[in-house]
Amino acid sequence: MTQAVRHDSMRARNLGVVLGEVRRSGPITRAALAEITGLTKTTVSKMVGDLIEAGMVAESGALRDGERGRPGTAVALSGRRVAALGLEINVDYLSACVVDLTLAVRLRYTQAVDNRRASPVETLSHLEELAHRAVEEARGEGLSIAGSTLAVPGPVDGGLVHAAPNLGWHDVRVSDLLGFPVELDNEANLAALGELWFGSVPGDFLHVSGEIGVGAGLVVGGTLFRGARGLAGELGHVVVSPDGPACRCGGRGCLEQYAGQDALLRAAGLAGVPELLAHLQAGERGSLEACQRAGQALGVALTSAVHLMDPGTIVLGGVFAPLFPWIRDPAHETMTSRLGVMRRAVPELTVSRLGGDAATLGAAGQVIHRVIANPWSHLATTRP
Amino acid sequence: MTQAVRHDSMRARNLGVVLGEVRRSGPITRAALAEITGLTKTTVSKMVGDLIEAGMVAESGALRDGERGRPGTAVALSGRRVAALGLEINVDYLSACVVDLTLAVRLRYTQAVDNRRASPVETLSHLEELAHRAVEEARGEGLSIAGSTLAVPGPVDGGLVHAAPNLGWHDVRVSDLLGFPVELDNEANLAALGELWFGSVPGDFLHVSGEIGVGAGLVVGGTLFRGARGLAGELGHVVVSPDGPACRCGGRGCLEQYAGQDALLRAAGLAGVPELLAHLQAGERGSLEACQRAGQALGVALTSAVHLMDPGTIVLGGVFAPLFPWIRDPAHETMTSRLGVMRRAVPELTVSRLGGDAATLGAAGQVIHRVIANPWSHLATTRP
DNA sequence: CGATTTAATCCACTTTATGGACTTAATATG
DNA sequence: CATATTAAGTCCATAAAGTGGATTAAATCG
Repeated sequence: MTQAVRHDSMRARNLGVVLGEVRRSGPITRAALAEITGLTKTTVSKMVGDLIEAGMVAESGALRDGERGRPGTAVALSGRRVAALGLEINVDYLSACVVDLTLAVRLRYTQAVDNRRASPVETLSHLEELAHRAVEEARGEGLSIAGSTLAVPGPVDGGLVHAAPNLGWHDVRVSDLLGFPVELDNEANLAALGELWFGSVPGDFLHVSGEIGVGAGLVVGGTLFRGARGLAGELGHVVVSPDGPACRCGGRGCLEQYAGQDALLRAAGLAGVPELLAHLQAGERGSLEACQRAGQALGVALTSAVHLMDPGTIVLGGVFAPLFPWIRDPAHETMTSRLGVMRRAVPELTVSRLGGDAATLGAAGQVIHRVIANPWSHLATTRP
Repeated sequence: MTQAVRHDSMRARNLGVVLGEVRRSGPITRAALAEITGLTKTTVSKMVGDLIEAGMVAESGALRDGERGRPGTAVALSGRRVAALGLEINVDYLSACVVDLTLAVRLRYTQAVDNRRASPVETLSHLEELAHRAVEEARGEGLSIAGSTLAVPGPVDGGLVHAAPNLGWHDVRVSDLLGFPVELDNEANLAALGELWFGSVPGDFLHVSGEIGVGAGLVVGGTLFRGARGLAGELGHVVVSPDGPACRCGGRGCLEQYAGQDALLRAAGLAGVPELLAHLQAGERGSLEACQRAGQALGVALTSAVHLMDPGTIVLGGVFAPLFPWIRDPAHETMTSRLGVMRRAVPELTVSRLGGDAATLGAAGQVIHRVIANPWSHLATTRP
């Protein structure tokens, strides 16, 4: 239900609107903010004052909007004070990053750990160490951490990791194990949001993150689509061929069996992605054909996805990012031939600029976006 | 962007919250409304007064909330004044209905017309006639029509019907042809909303409307998912078998080629749905097998849909409604065997109670839901 | 240098919601 | 049966927040 608006929540909401517009429209004068938001100059001035006091925006010199008249003093987001911690647990590494309010990446840590062999408690204690180091260093730079989000490779329900098969986790309650409060979310979801906020994609796309599994996050109008239970986006188990090879999910002919990292390497007869890349660059026939077949399977699955979810563009990330030159064309041709008549335009297929960092960045970005949407609570905490 | 809140829009929003709660919680006292919404009794009383004056709610006798104390006077939505017009153009009929604020269906008209042979102008003039008759009769009952929505069998963009292949329409601008203002929307979308508001399904489901084409509308959290360009939900062209029979969309092995009305009748060797039903009831082997194969194909497509969109339940409507007894099991078995390991529970497969009326009802319901979400504008119009 | 234009602030005012006091209408209790 | 208790609904003075016009500030133009 939409909540009732009271005087304080009216102010909270309008603060969010103003701060959001500052983010969207870069350095901008108070007068222009008033114009855009529909609030009066008086109101905007008061709010900008409060936001400056809270260290969220800062004046950034004069700015001429028109030709004549007094120039305005522009205000912009300030990265001096507020920041967020993004964390990620994946199969073979842990990572953390600190991002400030302007979405500038201030700190970044990655640590190679084999989490398949470690218990959840061990992994989380490693992570906690990493997080504490990041928070300490951020404090040293004068940043205050507004919150943190943790990306895990599997579906999440509240503070519970329902299942992360590649980690060997089942029903792990993370909030109990980590020594400070974190939000939890699926790695594929956060990677999509990372792409939205740190990549150069517009606000409507399907982000495909090919790892050992193949996940996807759909962003529509700048918002992540999660489905009824938060389990949407399992592109890896879309049916490519109903009588294809059996999949660990219980089905047959899932995309993962054609274009998942393991399937791809098996088809190429190789042991790792670096080798595969080397073979591809050398023009080795078997590897090229393996990629082509994977690309075609991806094209079939994406055809179904486009019909069902109508994404604006499609961004390939994860392993598909380095393999993009060899996967793009077969996938795109498959989609074009299948989608042609129904749509004016087949969604563009692009490559992620972020690669493996997308989820960690998205995790931090989510906290920042919450702060920007609701600066009121962060104003209140710094007040007497 | 979220819009800034001002004093008048605060009131507008709170009016919507109060009216929405009246709808949700049936007959309810002012005191309980205040409790739920978080507004004060004073504020709620004033608003309820305004809503009564506008004819949107009415007092409905005493109601005891607790054991002791003064009993409250309950208020509930009133169907006396405000109503909406729902319209539908389909291949072989036109229909119209008038629904009041309580979502009670007050009037219903259906007219068999072969719209394939008629030009858009002819069809729309028939429709206009039908609509005028409905509006006149509604006026006679003291209803004032707050707006109307028209369901068309094809994708829609603003006031433009992009393409309705089964009608032979291309880029028809409906707002120019009909003599009064109507909203436009896709038939599959409105059928899903009809199921939401007039059926007995909870707020998360995928509504599959099997006609000659197979469409689907996804409702998550009581909101229709439309995708980036409003083209989401084309379940009929999800790939069931990548090398299957060619489809009119340019692809191969689309669901429509297995479970569309035409494909199904062809497989059974029959000419119409009534005959097919008769044969099924008689236990005729060919028809039973045709349905089983269609159900299995539907199960495959729905497997992909569930992985991608994570619907709560799945509701089968359109032709699939009468065929449900013969289609449900093969579809559900296919889904269960394929989805089993990944999900705690496979989405339930249920049947629509509404059948062919879903879209027309959804069209009227959409107008009503807009009124309930924003009663302010309807208050203002009746004021000096 | 004064006129004009635009930015930002100041201040009296309006709108809306609040919260406690009051009235009303039931049941519970002695 | 009279009185206490409880809860619903209304009244009214007050507070919070935004409005809009006046004012001051800082540029350009002629």
